[in-house]
Amino acid sequence: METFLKNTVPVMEFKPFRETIYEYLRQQILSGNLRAGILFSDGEIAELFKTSRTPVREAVQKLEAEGLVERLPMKGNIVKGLSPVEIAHIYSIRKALESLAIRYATLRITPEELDTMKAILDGVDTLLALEDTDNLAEKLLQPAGEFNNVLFNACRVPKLIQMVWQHRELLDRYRTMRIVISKQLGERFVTRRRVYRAFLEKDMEKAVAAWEEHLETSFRIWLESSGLDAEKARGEYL
Amino acid sequence: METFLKNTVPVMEFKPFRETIYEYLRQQILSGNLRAGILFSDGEIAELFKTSRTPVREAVQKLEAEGLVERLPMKGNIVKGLSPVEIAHIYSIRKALESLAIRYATLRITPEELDTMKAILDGVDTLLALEDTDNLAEKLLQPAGEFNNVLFNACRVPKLIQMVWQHRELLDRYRTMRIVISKQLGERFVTRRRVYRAFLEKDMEKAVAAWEEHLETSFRIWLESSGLDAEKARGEYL
DNA sequence: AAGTGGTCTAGACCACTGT
DNA sequence: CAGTGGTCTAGACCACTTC
Repeated sequence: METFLKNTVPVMEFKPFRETIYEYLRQQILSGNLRAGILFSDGEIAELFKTSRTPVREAVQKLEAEGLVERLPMKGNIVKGLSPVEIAHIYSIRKALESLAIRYATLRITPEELDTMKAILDGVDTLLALEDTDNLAEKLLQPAGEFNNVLFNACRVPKLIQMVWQHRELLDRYRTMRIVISKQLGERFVTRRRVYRAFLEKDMEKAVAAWEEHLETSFRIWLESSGLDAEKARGEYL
Repeated sequence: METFLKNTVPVMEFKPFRETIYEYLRQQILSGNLRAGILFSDGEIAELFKTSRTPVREAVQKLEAEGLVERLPMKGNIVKGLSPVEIAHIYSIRKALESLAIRYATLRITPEELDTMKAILDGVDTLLALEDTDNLAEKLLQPAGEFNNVLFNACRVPKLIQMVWQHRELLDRYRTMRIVISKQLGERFVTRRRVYRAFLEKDMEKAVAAWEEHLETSFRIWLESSGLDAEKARGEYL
């Protein structure tokens, strides 16, 4: 019967244009390719994709809802920038959300997930032992991301996972953040090891404490890397 | 000069149809008029407003982003319901966000705002003294809302304020929540008085503690009002 | 006055549903 | 296989900006 093919071949999903456009713009912004302050119009993007403006509008509205783009009346769309004060606020919100995620994760993480974490941490150790300092930062970025993935997924609260990543993305796209990350290089995996150990011991408060210190350090380094302009944001982090 | 009128009369803002439609649907959902599980199609709403489907689509997409509506492929739009487990999760997220807001507010609330709070609390006291128990719940709803408004605004973190209200709305639309509120009648203003006093003393931890207890009580009452079906959500609240 | 942005309309087209 | 939902197109229209 000819239904065989139809049923076994993976469904060729039709991806709406707005999705493609959304992902493209989002990727451009998060990669830092489209920097904060850059203006673009719906028509411009529509032309780029050889489509009409409706799907572009919808993609941009979604980005607006996520806080990555601002729609200025009669000006166009602008890649949204964050003031130092807003960055401090986002750090605080991240602390609140990620602490909660870690509390859940302490209770719910599986032995398999703990093994994965250990594997990632050991991998990093051998990498560090090589003393091959050529773009070390780049090389550590991937295991750090994988670790975080396991970590936050372990909380088993879909809504919370989504909120956590959304707020991390708001900050990660900044050039300054890459400086912060490279300055925190070693420390980042010390923290992750502490979290891992706390998970082993099922010690919620220890895990949270490690993570909060990590965020605190990250904020402090960002503050120091950002010069006097950012000083007024110091008191905005709680 | 004829620019006088043009410059002094408030600008007659053109409100996009999608805004009107969005606000209408949102209000219908939050008021409980459109209950969870109800299906509706874009075309249906377009007809209701005598417009085309495009603005309706955009309004519905916004509601989807906020989690009030789900778009089921080839079925239509459905008013999204929350499982007991999801409700527990939202309570936890609320605790994280609202605690942070209260921490900020403790530091930043102005004497004027404290006066407003006191006025609201005193108003409630005289209301309670009357012992006029006719739909007392209804009458206390408004001052409670006003108090919360002052409270959360005092944190001065726009993003946080928006997140707090968004998550409160996710729960408030449920019928069960009204039962919870009426069962908590007296206790609600006891809590608010505690928060107010903590603000006077600039005691952050006391304010947070009061609020967290309040949320905890609210969750417990909801659990008890919701029968056996909700029991599995007990361990989901952190 | 010309140009651009923002919104909406009307309708085409295809995929999927259900009888 | 008719019906409905989901998406996109092409273009109209008006408000605002800019020259």
